[in-house]
Amino acid sequence: MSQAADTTVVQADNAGDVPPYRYTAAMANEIEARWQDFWAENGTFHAPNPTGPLADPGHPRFGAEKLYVMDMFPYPSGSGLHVGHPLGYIGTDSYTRYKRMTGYNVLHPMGFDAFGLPAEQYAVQTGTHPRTTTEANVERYRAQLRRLGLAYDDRRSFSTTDPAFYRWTQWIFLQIFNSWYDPQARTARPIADLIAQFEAGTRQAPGGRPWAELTEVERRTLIDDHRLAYVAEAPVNWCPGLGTALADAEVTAEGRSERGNFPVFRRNLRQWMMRITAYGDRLLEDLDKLDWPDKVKTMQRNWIGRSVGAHVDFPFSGGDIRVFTTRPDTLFGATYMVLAPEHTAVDGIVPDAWPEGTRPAWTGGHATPAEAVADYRRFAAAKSDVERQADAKEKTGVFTGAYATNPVNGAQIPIFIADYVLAGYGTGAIMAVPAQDERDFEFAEVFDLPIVRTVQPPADFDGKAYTGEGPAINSADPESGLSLDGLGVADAKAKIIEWLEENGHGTGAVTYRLRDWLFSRQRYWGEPFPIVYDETGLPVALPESMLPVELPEVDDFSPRTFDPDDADTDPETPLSRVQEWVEVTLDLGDGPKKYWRETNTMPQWAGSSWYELRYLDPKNDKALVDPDNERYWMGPRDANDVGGVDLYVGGVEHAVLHLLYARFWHKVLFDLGYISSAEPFRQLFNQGYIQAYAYTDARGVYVPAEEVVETDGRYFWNDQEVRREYGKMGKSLKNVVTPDEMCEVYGADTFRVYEMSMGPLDVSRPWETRAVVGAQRFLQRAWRLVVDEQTGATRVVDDPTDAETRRLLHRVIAGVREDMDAMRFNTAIAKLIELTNRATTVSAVGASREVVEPLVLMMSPFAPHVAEELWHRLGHDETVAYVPFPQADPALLVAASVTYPVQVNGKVRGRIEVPADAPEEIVREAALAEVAGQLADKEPRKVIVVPGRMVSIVV
RNA sequence: GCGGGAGUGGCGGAAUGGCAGACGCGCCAGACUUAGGAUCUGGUGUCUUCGGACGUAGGGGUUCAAGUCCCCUCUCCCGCACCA
Repeated sequence: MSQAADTTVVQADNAGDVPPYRYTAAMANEIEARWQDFWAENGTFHAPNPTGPLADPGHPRFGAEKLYVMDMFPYPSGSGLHVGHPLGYIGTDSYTRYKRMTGYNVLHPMGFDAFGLPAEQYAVQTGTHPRTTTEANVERYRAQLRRLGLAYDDRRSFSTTDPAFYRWTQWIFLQIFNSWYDPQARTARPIADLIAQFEAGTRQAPGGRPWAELTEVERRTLIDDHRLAYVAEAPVNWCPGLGTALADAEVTAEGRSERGNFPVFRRNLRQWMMRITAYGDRLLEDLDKLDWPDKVKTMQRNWIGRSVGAHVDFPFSGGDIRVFTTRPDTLFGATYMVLAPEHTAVDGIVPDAWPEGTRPAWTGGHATPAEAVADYRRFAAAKSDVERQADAKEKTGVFTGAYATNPVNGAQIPIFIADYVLAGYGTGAIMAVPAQDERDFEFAEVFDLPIVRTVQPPADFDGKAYTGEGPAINSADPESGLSLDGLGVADAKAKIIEWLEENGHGTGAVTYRLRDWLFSRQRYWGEPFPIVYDETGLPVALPESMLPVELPEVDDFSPRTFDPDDADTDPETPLSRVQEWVEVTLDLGDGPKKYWRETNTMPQWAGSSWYELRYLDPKNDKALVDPDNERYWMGPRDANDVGGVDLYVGGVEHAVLHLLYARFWHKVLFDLGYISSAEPFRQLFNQGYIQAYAYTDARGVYVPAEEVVETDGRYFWNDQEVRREYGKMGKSLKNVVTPDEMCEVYGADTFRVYEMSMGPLDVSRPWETRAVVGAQRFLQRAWRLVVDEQTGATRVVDDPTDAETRRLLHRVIAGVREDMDAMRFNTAIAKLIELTNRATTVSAVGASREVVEPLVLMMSPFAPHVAEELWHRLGHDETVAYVPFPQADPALLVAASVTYPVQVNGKVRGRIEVPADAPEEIVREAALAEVAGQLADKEPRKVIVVPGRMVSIVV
């Protein structure tokens, strides 16, 4: 047998003798367009605000309990949506439609993350302005989403590229720029407070010079160094061949650009940074208060990477080398030191010649330390990240020729450089304690370095490095009297830190893996910074009145490119070439002066870092959001609540960056008093992905998936066998199925029901076009309950339904409510199908209104168009959107009689039917009588009656 | 390597410790049909001597009762990956 394989789109309707009023795709399309118009014309899904232009005291939900549900907004790509994209949108749409019917004032908006690279690249290639491309793509997305019947409040939609939107992105940047973080108060504060502290002398400038003696430039530099947004030299992936810095993700493992395959150089460039590290602790702590998947919380915790330990200074002939360690308690076991090859101190410590008695194995075979170091640095720099990982087990390094002093016991310990120490973490230098650290142990084995245990391992410990708990040993210095011996790890840490601090050798310290956020890009299609530079070269914030700083028109959207191998080049941004825009004369308080605009633009993350706030008050041109509106939609519910969006749905791929940046900005705005919620997203839900099969021929070339035919478990395309693989849906894989095709062939409601019924929302699953027909059959049966397929007449009857169907109805109502509240849409739909099938079988002439009306209402979150149509045909004039969701009659949830399975020794041996209210004794007797034959002469040892469930007899 | 999650029919998936496989696809049979890739009805875990036996990755345990709880093993997926 042959059948069309999974992604084949077949024509579901047949031209033949289809009854004229059947619920076909054509019928669905007509109904859907009509109700979409109705909703748009009537503003059905407008959500009223407490105040401002979107307030509406006449709205049925004005002042009702609120629910704010948000989807991660899409980047409107040129290829449009495929069937996987709207999965989450349909989920939140179904959920919010349900919640609206249960009385909530629901806010469910949608916007577009419209700045981004693809439009710019397209612009570079074709000369089409990115705005043109972006707007066309947004329009296409809007049309696709509208066709799915998604109930957004269209007044609240925006693109991050709208000047009216990015005006506020720039405004937030100014707030951040004009703030500093006060670690004592654990809050962001206006930069004016800091200036006041310096002026008053309550805060000292570094070096102790009085504020009054500092020059204007010195003052500004000092202040700028405290700002939450600041300019700094930062290492970036500089790609001269492309003329731009690249994100890590855009660089291949071989250290070349993904696009163009040009060399990429790690280089320090002046960049805008965001001081997100100041918020490390709070970003970490507040995770505990969020209703987020543990997986995402764990990823953020790892990303922040907080470690507690100490900074310790190791003196050498030319000064100190500072290390960070989480195990200061093992200081007596530090038998050597390692610096990262790139560590800036290396050059200063290398002596002219190898010290007396240097082991040959330590020199790498070089005549002088300088040669050995230079050679090892070349070796380390040449390694790609992938090679580094692969080589992680084999430790390499070289002796620098220098020794440092272990401050606790005065021991002279050799200093190595090795690539297992990373320049970017901690201080880029470590004290090596081979007895208590696996990596150090491996290195010590290779270079034959001493290993001194300072924690007593258990008697049965046969390993190498011991990283567990135990009493300190070998940790005393008779000269200074310092001894940790006998102390547990925690106590030893506390004692040694105290000693280090008292003796000036170090201090307790906390470090983070989290780095400050590189915030500038050498691109055109992004938000311009609201920053100019004056003659000093220092940045000056533009006043709020000059916002938005709009993107100027340019002739060429691409940055200047260079010789791909010339690392010593500097980026030239597209905006820097618009001289008449860059050079401006402004009056910023000192009279008209010449200034130069910042020509970098913001990264794509900027708009998405705060958009949840703008939906609340999108028309407000006085503030980014009115406090009353923010408090109503996002404010904390009680003293322990951090507030935020009630439900945020999106893919787990944004687990770290987007969600961390958004939390950071939100906290700054919270600290500065603009909003009442301390977190942007109270609850996070990661939807699964819709995946698809793709097929390759013998050459490994993808063939159109929809033309592949399955025969007996093998796959063929044009009679040649092809290989099946499973993964993403994508143009290049030739396996894309679009929602538009689904709407055309089945209708939007069928598509929605199918996507919601195919499994729990958080589980990824394969797309199977073949299976969509199941959802269509369900809707057709439901339709047939109301509409006569031959005449189009409404055939529902007013007689009450039978008792059994009624009980089913109420069980379904109760079950669907439970499922909807828990977002178990697949099981809710299963129950609706069951009810529909039951109603179909018991209603030869016409289904009872008693059953059909609640069914239609319960269907409406999933299949809103056909539900509206049926509701209308049932004689109602209003939209179903605000009709109360059916409620179960508790009296009907208990059956009149109960069938108990009777188990004997765990096996079902019979069934009894007893009245639901039968006392346990009656159930027991009936059960024993039922299985009397099985029991024969054996005496039951135990009889367990689980009320309403079953009887279990043990013999 | 470390951390987390998951393994249930041919497929997607259901099952507060209480009758495993709801619901859907597919498949089989029937009805209506010139026709069926439409629709409707019924059936569909495996084996079976037709009594029943077996069955939730594999093995062990707790329990009257285990897909569910505990221990071990295997496989797959995800995250992190020399973070001091």
